[in-house]
Amino acid sequence: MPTSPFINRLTAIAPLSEAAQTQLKEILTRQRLPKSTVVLAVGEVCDRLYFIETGLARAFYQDGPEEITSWIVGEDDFMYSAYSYLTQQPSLETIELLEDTVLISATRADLDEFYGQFPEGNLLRSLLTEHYLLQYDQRLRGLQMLRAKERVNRYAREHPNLFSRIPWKHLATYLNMTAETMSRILSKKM
Amino acid sequence: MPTSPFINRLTAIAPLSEAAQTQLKEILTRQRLPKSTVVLAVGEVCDRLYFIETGLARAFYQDGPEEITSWIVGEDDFMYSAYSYLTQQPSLETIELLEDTVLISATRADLDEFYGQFPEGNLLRSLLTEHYLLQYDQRLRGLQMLRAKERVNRYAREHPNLFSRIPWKHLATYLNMTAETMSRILSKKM
DNA sequence: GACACTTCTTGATAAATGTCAAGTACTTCT
DNA sequence: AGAAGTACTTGACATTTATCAAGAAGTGTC
Repeated sequence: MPTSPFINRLTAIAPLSEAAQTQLKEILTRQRLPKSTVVLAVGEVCDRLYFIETGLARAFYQDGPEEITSWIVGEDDFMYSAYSYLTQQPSLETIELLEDTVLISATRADLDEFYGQFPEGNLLRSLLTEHYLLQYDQRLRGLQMLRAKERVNRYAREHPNLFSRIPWKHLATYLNMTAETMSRILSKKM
Repeated sequence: MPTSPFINRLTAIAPLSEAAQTQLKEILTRQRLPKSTVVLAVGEVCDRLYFIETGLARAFYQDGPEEITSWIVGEDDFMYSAYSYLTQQPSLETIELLEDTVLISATRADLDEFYGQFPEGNLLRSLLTEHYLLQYDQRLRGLQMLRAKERVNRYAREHPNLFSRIPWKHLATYLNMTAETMSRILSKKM
């Protein structure tokens, strides 16, 4: 039986025993979903941890008529609405797919049970959260220390693969600027 | 024997058995330190988790001649340099005390051992990271969705206790604006 | 292939915020 | 108390970035 990419990625974060891997496989769901699918809507509770096998997704807040992208995730990475998943409160953000995507997911209930069942499970839970935390930390530092142009350049440098696939208007709000500003930066007029 | 405020706060996050509490007490250090003490310097590895019993602390990045405050913590809360603590790489930020402070801390090595030793330890580790993550999440949302004035007003509303004690020039950079902008907002000239 | 729709570009202008500079009020230190 | 440093205020001006508007280019659909 082939190992799931989800599990491969997890074992790169924390080693998992054979028994744990087998158990984990039981609780995973794999779906092929088309572009524009809304995976999580505002008001729903995020009760799943998602993993993108192939494809692209983003989370965004609706701010009046504006959509403000809060998170972007490509293949081989995890995604959830942190606030809603961790607190089990209704989500303030929407998660939608930006490409046809193969999504692997597990419910929070199943994962919590799994975490408690294996000693390495709890460690995994911690490491996953820490993985997310480090991304927030870096992102916040970027917003505090860099100008719009530098934020764009850094993103392009660090995520060359995603950069070309994300509609710029979404990347713009993710990097805390308007689509017009981003367009001017990229056409070297700023 | 009186319970440490550190442990009180932890048990509010995750229940700890008597045995775990006793063990935890063994690894805690309590220090009374004067204002302006540098708790963690740039280049050092953050190998302790801190807890502020009384007092006030901040973390900041040096950006040329500018200091950019990245985190502010008052009594009854935890603090570390997330990047350095989690990756054990040299810290890019400084942690300093803004008031005379009673600091409780434990080394990462001792904590990791503690986490592994008790089933609730690992859960605690996760919950602590999640606690931090939720703060990052909220802060990032504030930066993305609010204007300078609204960020100040929200901070004043949500942290009335800290607000009056933090030198405004530090709070300003924490909220991603200059000291002058903050001054004008607070004197109602904006 | 033509239509509709969305994304991107570009320009003119405005608003928010930053920079520089000078002065005042507070603290802290001795 | 006086000196020295630090925090805050205020004004004039600069810069960055946003807003509004219109059009061009690209994409998906039937």
